[in-house]
Amino acid sequence: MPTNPEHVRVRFAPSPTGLLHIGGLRTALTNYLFARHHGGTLILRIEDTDRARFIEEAEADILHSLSWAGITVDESPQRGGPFEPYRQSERSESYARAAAVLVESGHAYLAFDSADEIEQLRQRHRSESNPNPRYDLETRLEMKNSLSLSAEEVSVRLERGDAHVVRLKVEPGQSLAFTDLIRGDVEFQSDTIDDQVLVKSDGLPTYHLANVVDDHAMQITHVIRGEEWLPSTPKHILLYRAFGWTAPVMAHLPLILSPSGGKLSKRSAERAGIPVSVAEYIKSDYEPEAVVNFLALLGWNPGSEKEFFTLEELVEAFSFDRVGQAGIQFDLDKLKWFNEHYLRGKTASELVPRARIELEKVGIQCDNARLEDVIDLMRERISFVKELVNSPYLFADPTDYDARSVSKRWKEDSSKLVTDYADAIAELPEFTVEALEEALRALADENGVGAGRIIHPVRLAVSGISHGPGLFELLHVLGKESCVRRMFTAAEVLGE
RNA sequence: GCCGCGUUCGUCUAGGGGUUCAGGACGCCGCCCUUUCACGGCGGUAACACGGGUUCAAAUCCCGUACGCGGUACCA
Repeated sequence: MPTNPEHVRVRFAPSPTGLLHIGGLRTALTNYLFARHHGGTLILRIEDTDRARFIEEAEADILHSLSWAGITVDESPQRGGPFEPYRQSERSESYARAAAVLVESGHAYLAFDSADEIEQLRQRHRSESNPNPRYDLETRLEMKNSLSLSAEEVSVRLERGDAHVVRLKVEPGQSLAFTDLIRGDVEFQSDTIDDQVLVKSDGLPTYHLANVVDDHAMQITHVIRGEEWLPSTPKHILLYRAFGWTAPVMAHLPLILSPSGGKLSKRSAERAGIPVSVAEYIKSDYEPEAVVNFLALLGWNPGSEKEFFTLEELVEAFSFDRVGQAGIQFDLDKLKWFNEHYLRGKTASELVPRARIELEKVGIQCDNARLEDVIDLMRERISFVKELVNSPYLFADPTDYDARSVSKRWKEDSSKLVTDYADAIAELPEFTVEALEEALRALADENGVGAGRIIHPVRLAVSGISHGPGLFELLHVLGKESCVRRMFTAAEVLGE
């Protein structure tokens, strides 16, 4: 068992309540980079203590998302490890034991209040100046708990099997300070925090208890998580103190904001066209390298002007010194730019399987060799692999001709020039890019017109539109028969 | 409301008291390349929230205000 305090041990601890959020992947990535940078250990712990929100498929989605991004973990429910099990639902006894210790030592107490009674407490104290009354040292004596009830009453209730929770007994006047790796010194006063529920009435622990118990048991040295956890850190500090344990070093990452400001919620993200779950990025055909690179640069900068990083390079360069503290707006354009970059860096054969999936979705047939040619033709013109299907002319004869392009490019002599060119290339001994161009320029000379006078109508004839890859490369990929056929068809359809 | 955390171009950021009338990237605009559209190259646009201090000197340090964000659950 690793007991060397110098050995970095961090954990990514998602809750299986749905598809892994892009912000969750960022947290996982940061943990990964920090662990690998220090030659440490990354643990995946599934925090499934919320039965109401539990989703069966979520764990598989988390695993799939991490592996898609190239994030490997060392200890997990699947890989096992020295601190098994790695699912909190399987560690219930240790939380129950821990809670008993706290009650025993007076750091926690039992509370029998129903949801209704708590709601009444809130209503009782709610006012303009106190919109969210707490269950805390001010109010706990008004409630039914082992602090307000007699010992007899408590044991009667317990024997009767009354539902109850365990609450943290927060003592007044304590300073709860810690040094955050990203924010520096942070201090809270115990008077401002409530008697947090540690064990729910279903017997399962809340995040706060489970998290502290497990981080200690698993010898976690650094807790790296989102800033939304910053306000609950003092509660955790209180728990570490109550147990007599040393708290891990904390690092609270700035939150990812939606472009309109505010948390990147499902709604705000969708409005901005931003995928929220990693599954959507996978489905939308993002390059994982692009997402990783982009995510790493959210709130962190390498201190140089380098912007493209492989995972290995990120591991090498990562440091908390260069993590910012302010929330970061999600910039979809920048992500797209990264995606284009990584797309261009991939070979056609690498991209073929993914392209094929997209083609199949819309029922396009195409053999591999041809598909590779198409990818080479289009790679610099698309942002995502799936955009290949937006150019159907690459796979089939155009069914119509863009009206604006026709009026701009199809002149009175186009029909003749295009068919003449079709005749010329039909005769070509070698259907090469060079020969194709030579033939066209020769034809232009013969007719005393500029090459563009033929090039544009030909493009329109074979593709139905007026923009796209270099014409001769396009013709070459399309093949002789197809080109000739398309040109004659266009001449017939568009006429004079 | 209370508690906490923030605040440099539209966005991500560099910058840690003088060498910065603030550098890079995305976006946007223009030019070049060019048969189109892209790619690429070049150039341009645009920021230290505000007010007080401290100091010879502040984007940089301190305080306050404003604004933003997070938390304020038997959710994580």
